[in-house]
Amino acid sequence: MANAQRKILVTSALPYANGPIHLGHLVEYIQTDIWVRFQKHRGHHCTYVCADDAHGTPIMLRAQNEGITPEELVERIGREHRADFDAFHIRFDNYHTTHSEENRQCAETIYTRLEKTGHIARRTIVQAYDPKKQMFLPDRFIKGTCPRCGADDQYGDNCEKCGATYSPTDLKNPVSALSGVTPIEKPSEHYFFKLGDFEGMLQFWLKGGHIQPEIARKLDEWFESGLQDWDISRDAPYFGFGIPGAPGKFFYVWLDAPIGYMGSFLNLCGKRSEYKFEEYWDGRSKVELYHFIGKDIAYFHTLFWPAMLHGAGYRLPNGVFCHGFLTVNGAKMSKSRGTFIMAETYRKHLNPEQLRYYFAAKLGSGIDDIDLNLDDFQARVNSDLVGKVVNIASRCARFINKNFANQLSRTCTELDLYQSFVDAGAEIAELYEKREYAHAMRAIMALADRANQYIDENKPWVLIKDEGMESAVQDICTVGLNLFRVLIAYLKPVLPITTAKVESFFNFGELTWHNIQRPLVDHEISAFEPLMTRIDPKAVEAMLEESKATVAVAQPPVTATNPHLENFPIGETIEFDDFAKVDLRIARIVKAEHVQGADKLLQLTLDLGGETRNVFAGIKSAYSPEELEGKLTVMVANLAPRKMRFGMSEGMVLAAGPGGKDGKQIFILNPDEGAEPGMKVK
RNA sequence: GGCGAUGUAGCUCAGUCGGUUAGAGCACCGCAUUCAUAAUGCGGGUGUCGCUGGUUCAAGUCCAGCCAUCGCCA
Repeated sequence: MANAQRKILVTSALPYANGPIHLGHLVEYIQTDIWVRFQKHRGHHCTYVCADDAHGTPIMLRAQNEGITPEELVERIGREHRADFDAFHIRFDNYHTTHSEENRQCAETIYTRLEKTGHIARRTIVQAYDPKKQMFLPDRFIKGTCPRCGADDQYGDNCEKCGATYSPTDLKNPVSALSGVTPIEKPSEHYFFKLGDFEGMLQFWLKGGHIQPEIARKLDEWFESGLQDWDISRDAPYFGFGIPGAPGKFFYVWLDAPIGYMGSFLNLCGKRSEYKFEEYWDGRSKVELYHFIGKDIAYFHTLFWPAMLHGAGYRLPNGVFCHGFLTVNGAKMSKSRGTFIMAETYRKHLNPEQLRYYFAAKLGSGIDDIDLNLDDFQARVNSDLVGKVVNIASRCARFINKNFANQLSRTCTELDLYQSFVDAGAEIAELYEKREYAHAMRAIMALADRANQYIDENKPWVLIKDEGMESAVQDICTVGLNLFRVLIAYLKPVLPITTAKVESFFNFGELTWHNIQRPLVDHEISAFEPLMTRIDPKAVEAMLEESKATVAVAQPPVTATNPHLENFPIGETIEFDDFAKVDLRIARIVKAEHVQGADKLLQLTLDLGGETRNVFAGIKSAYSPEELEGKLTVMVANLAPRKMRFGMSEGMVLAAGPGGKDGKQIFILNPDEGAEPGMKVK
């Protein structure tokens, strides 16, 4: 496997040019980058391309909000993305944008070929249209009342209260999230990709072991429910590519996004003559092609994308590798907890290589979510990298530097031990290849333990005090440093910067997987310098604090104005007497529990300063029972009791926000310090 | 609501085809050590394998139901 040089093309999913890179994104880029660096390290010809995903309505609207052109917006965000990737040592061979001539050319070619071979259908469909903004509204830009359960303020495609899925035209009382006006229904001709034409070919391809078993099971579901035509056109105004021969029609952003892999590669071909587009993309290509993606976009990459490629006469991917999502401290990244961490915020406070290591230590080949537990992160990095690995060099190097004028011994006195480290490389390589990084890291750390044991057994710090034992000390430290050198070679895909420092320490050029076969002896090294420091808990704290502060700024709403007033205009004026009828009281949440069989409800026991109330509150999506218990809040104390499916609810707690599953979107009210249960709110 | 994934030590995770006394790292405790960036070595306790039932000579592993967490429903 190691001998024949492979030609490989690798991609990561294209980040959307609408916002900054956060730690969730980085899981994928770090996973991919490690794999690519590993392949290069092994001597293969591996090329890593990516691009910004620049098209679509959200980008068009955000540019409008900022008073700039979409091109300017995309250019600026692209610059930010590149800076973040660079800081995390994500080394693309080419990073482009989907808003490019190369991508237009690829998209048009694919579309034209599909059109010619009869895989494009045209149908007129009726869609919601904003007469004020004069544009069709994507589902998520329409809000209204759920036709099934009657919940207000739901998005146009599904209800977050009852989970119903529907089309935006089914919504009751729909309003445009952009202008606040009621959308009208308007017909328009749309272009569809006939995915069903490719069912046989897809089934065959998917059986070829190109995707993970978990995803394959998911796909079976989709096949069972039948492959539907895919709507690939959008009407003007739209930021994207016009469809050839169809004035006023644009390619849907998700059509030209994966094509962006090709577009970026074509751009690379223009810069480097060794790359030939046909060699990589032709139907008969022998080059290996792998896509790393998040499991949320598996549908696009395992059905639409291979079908499009095949229909247009291009080659198919050898693998589509899905990974899970990132949680922080065991929960979805949360803006209020400060765990919605931008790449830029992390790198201001902490060392990017340490995050690379931690992700590597958690990543396997499956699609499970991985957790960034910040306490575990510190313990793991400090112990593994600083305490075990880097320490090996530190405890040997001083002797060589001080006592032996930087000279390593003439021979390696522990060839068997050294050879066992070299031999372990085969298994470690296999683990990297299979994307079992967590296993690989464990295997490397087991070697680090052995290296430390060796030094401990031989105690150079004792021998150095004995006259005549100098050469033994030199031998022991030479062995220790050589073992360290092998470890760093194995960690090189994960720790490129540390590796570069180690390479210069050894004065022996670049470490590769192959030039560690023989130990380094009779050689002059440089003075040792600290390679990595422990994580300062204060830096982690500071990062969380800054995340809380910056998130609001970093995530401006996409909608034209603050939507809250538009969705819920200020109500009709009331008299004081009307208000006084509502008896609001401070209440302490003494108990909060899950309700069996209820998706949204928590059962709260509220103390009103003597009297207790049982209240069901629809706040499960935003709060866990543990975090509520003990808190003070505000309740309507004189609300008529109401029988619910799960029991009697005796009042209600006050909360703001639209609800929904996407992060914390419900906020209960907290009285200021000093309030006591039972106090009247007036 | 339908479907799927996950649930193993305080934390993060392994656990192959059902097979002996359920494992690793970190944390923790004791001892040793002091070359090293508060690092290292040796030894050690730690489990209702989410719950309930079933299949089996044997279940963390297979099956059913339930609970919890997460995701998907294009």
